[in-house]
Parts: sequence; structure tokens; C-alpha cells
Amino acid sequence: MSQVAVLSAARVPDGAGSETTATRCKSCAVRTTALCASMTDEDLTALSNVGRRRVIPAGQILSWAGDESNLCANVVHGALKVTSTMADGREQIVGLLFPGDFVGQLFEDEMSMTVTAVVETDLCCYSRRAFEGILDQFPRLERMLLKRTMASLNDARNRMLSLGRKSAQERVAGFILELYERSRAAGESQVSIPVSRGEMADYLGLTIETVSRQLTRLRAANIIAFVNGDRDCRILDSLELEQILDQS
Amino acid sequence: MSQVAVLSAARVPDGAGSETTATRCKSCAVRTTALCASMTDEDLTALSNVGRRRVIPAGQILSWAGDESNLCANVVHGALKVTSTMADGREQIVGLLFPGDFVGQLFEDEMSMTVTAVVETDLCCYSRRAFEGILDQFPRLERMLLKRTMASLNDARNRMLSLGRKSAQERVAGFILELYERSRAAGESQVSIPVSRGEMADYLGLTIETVSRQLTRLRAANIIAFVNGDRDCRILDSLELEQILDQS
DNA sequence: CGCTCGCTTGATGGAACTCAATATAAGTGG
DNA sequence: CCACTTATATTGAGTTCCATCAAGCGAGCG
Repeated sequence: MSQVAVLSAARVPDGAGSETTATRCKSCAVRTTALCASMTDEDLTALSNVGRRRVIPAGQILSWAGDESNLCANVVHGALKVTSTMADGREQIVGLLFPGDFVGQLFEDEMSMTVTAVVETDLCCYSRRAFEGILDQFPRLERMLLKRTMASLNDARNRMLSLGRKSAQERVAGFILELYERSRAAGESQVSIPVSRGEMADYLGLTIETVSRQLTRLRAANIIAFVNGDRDCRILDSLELEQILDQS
Repeated sequence: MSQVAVLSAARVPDGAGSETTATRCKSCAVRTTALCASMTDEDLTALSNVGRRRVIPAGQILSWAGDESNLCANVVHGALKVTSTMADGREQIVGLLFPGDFVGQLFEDEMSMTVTAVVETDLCCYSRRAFEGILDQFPRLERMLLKRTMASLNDARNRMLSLGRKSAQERVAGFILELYERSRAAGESQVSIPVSRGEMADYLGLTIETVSRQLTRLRAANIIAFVNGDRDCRILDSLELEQILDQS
């Protein structure tokens, strides 16, 4: 597997492998979308030297809430979920992370949320301390992280509106539309739902059954259509989807 | 009123009033808790020169979602609510801001949320552009803003768990406990609820009636007791309050 | 006093949850 | 390749919690 090959390349010792790491970063899939976009090829060496590629199998937990915070990473390929959990098992997915996104609890000794791979995921990992050190040296990197964190805060606040005030139908329609925008941006005509029904429910603050019923409703109304199973769908009437959100 | 006096002091022209502004900042109530805490008295002059004190009456809107983003501020006294609203009027309070908190949409041309004073509120306002300029000059300020933004993101995510997965009783108990912690930190024995029942409902994703019923329930169970009206209460059994959150 | 405004309380209905059964898909080993 | 298992999704029936609608209460105020 190519990921594994890359992983071993990352294990070349610092200094000796500077040429190799530079090459690795230049050809990286998220060179221009992750935080790295804020750095020149030259400066990137500093970050590259403390980074390690790592592949996380689907379903595996990257870190538990309460764990010592000593790791952060850029998502290169795949998807992560960030979850908050209650003692009795109730769970809320508070964030979904995709290629180019950053994950980690900086400046804190403890992870506050659990991070799990929802599909096999390729990460570029840094020791938290090392990353913080790089952050001190490169103001443009810190600025980009600040902007991204502010954008995440805005997303979180929009999701609060959804969780606090929207109906099940509106939440499901909104989720499908989010995925649709993402797919369109990536030039794909079809929407592939990256999570299970249960994870959709945990993301939307609903139950599996309610999510399933709402999807069935959208399908019955000829707004969406599933192809090849439950995970891939085609948007037949995006206007109607948007109306479900705006109206009522 | 002292706020008004301070407001006129802030209108002393730049340069000529440097001594005055320095004095204003040194004696400011949030000198050590707001972002200013990251700056030395000396450096603070730069920020002070572009800041203006302003008093917002209760209920007044500071800025609408969609407005041009040209203002940011530190809360000095009082409280603000940040709200997200739907076309049909459904509203969600996505943040409550208290003295020391920062408000504003940096690096964006548009405000994404509406900001309103919930009580008469004293602000230290900056033009967004000017504040961004200061941010470029003082890395320690930027670092503190980054940390605060990350903390806000964590808060937002915890609220997602509440909105998505907790019962009405748990949400109300959790809100009272939050206020209780804040009061204890301030050395007050009594909890003063800074918002109306309707605003509590908008914060918790419930209706006024449900909030009222849950408070009645807590009162009937001798967990809380109201004194002098509906806005001030005493916590009789904080352990029981905490159990409502952890259990079930 | 009578008005308004914010809060509480009551009665009722409905949207989403829970419990349970069925269906579909994906492996697994014989 | 096909029974068997397991995991995931859908569908149905009944229940519950919260929203809605409506009335009543109490404080502040002209």
C-alpha cells in the first residue's frame, strides 16, 4: 500500500533525510489545503522534520478524551470524528474532519474529546510540543491556525442552531446538502456518505431510526436516490432540499 | 455614570491623550482578564490608542448577522448574547459573553452572527482593521486570542452535546451549575441569572414553558430557591444538581 | 386602579424515541 | 457456490417527552 510506503519514508532520521522529507511534503495531497499552505517549501522543512505519516484503520481510536495531549495532526486522507460522550454512553459527534483539516488540543495537557477514524485514515502527525515550537517560529502558520479555529467555531455555532432548533427533516436535509457542496467542490457528481447511519444520528442529535425514516422520506419524494447500497446517493432535486432548510 | 465619564475620556485624540489612555487601561476592570492581559503596560498604549469605550443599553443590537464586519470589542461590564436566527424567527443563543470576553469577526468581511446586549453593557471597542493591525505587531496578543478561540470551540462542542443529547432537566441543571461556578469564582454566594426565561430557552434549545417547569421542579425538590424574584437564586443542593448531570 | 410584561401552570397534541421485527448486505467457512 | 453468521439498515407499533395553545398570576408603573 502506498500509505505504508510513505509511512516508512517518514521514518528516515532527521537531518539525514531532509531531501526525502522535502520531497514528501511537496507531493503531499494536502500541501495547499492544510496548514502547510501557509509555509514556503523552504520553511516547511522545519515542520517536515518533526512530522510522521501514520495510517489509522477504520474504527480505531486516535485518542481518548482525558488522555494526555501529546499529539496533533493534519488529515491527509480519510475522515475522523470528534466525539463527546456521557457516562451512560450517549454520544454526540461534535466534528467531522476531512483531508486538510487539523486535529489536536494545543496548549492543554488533556484531550477534551475522543478522536476516532471513521474510515481508514492517513495522518501527518506531530508531537504536540514540537508543533507548538514550530508555531512560535512561523507567525504565518499561527495566523492560519487562528483563522481555521475561528472558522471551526463558526461551524460549531451553526450546528448549535441545528441541534437546538431544527426538526429531524431539516437536520437530515442540511447534512445531505453539506455533503453535496463538498462533493461538488471536489468535482464529484455523486454524494458519498462517509459515515454509518448511527454516526449520522450521533452527528445530528437523532436516533438511527429517525435518520433512516427521514432518508426514506427524501427518497420517496424523489429528492434523493441511493445507488449501490446505503452510502452513495444522487441528488435529484437540490432546490427542494434547500427549501426544506429555508422555509417553515 | 462612571461608564459615560470613561467614554468621554476615550475620545481624547491620539497622541495628545496618551497619558490619559494609559491611565484608563491600567485601572480597567478587565486589564488582567481580557486579551489585554497578554500585553505590558507599555505595549498596551498601541491598543489603547485605537480603542473607544462604549455603553450599550440592555436589549440593543451591537451588530446584525450579515452586517459588514468592522468592529470588535472586549466586554468590560455586563453581558452580550451571540445569536443565530432562522428565517421564520427560530433563534439559538450560541454564546454568552461576560467581562473579559472578546467579540468580533476578524479576517471576515461579514458578521456571521447577531450580537445583542442582554443587560446594559460596557465595551472597549476597536475598529476591526486597527485591531488586526495590532495583532500583527504583538505575537503574545495573537497567541492569547488563539488560546481563547480554542477554548470557545471546546465550549461550543460541549454545548453541542447538551443540545443534541441531553434532556430538558439536564440542560437546565447544567446551566444553573455553570452560573453557580461563575458566581463562586467571583466570590458570590448567590447565583444571579443574567438572562430572561426566554433567553434561557434560546440558549438551551427549549421553550420558555419547559424551562419554567424544570426550574419549578428543581425548586420543589429543594435543590434551588429563588430570592427576590425570578432572577436570583440560591443553590441548596449542588451535589444533587451535579448528579442530575452525571447519572442517567 | 388597570395596564403591560414576564413568569408560571394546565391541558392537549405531535414529533421523535423506544422496543421489536424484518430486510439487506457482507463476510466466513464448509 | 451456497448455508450460516454477523453487522447494518429499514419498517412498524406504541410510548414519552417536550412543544403548543391557553389561561392565570404577580410585580412594576403610568
